[in-house]
Amino acid sequence: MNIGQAAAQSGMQSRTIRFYEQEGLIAPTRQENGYREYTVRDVHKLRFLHRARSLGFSLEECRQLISLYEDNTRASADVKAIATQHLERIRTKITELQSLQSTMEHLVKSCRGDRRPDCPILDDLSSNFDGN
Amino acid sequence: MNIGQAAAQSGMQSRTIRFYEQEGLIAPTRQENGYREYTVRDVHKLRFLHRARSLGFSLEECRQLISLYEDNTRASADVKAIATQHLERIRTKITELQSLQSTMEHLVKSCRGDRRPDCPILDDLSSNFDGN
DNA sequence: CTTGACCTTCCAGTAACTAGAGAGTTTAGC
DNA sequence: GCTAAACTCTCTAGTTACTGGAAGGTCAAG
Repeated sequence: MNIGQAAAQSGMQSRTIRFYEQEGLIAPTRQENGYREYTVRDVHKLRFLHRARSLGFSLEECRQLISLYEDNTRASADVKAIATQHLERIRTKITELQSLQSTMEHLVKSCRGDRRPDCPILDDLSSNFDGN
Repeated sequence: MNIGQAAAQSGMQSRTIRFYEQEGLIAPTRQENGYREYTVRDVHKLRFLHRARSLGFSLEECRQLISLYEDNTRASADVKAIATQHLERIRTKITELQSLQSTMEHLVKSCRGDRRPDCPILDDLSSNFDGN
């Protein structure tokens, strides 16, 4: 099938698929007219990529996951390691954002938000504590 | 003072400061030898930027905040609006990441992580549910 | 035979830096 | 006075994961 159909069946845009090819994640054959030819197996890989990306795996991780996916002698421990690492990053990010959230909530609450110029938010931003 | 000292006093790298200048966020004067000349006021602005960035404001938002910072007739409501919007984005991001976290936790837990090839994580990634 | 949909490649832009090349300037020590 | 280190300058390119546009080739329908 052509790229448009592969896109429709995988839920990606044609452009994204071409980009993934450029990044070495898929390698469709070519038809006589130069058009890319996708098999059902290619579409499976594209869906795999789509799902992995939606779970926040980086393209580099996707590369590793795809190669494990295609390796029948893989150890599930290798897959689990990548997923665990990713989960750890998610947890770290959440913690950071929560800390940010409470700081921002405090700042937003403390600002009256009227027509006067005095503003605790700007005061915080321009404060020169040494701990910076 | 030179850029190196401004960097030390603001907690940024010289390169970052040059980048911010290129982006129009600061405009130091030049010495006779072509070196950038930073005033104490410039350093304050750099610290302002540093703090705002550490709170996750985008450079575009920093631009707006700086301009409000320097506008003595500003309304604190304008600052609060930017901060509130930012807070809303943080909240959304946290929710997304938490959903991701629970999915990933489920997947990681379900995988034995041994030397055998069967792996629920890869099964999930390669599953073809229509909802994709 | 033309129109429109589809496909191709290549180049540029996004956000916020970071790294490196290659060159000029200043300062400290001998 | 000289040299070496440290500092500064500009310019270019790389990072991540795409997205958009330009310019052009191909294909099916009417």
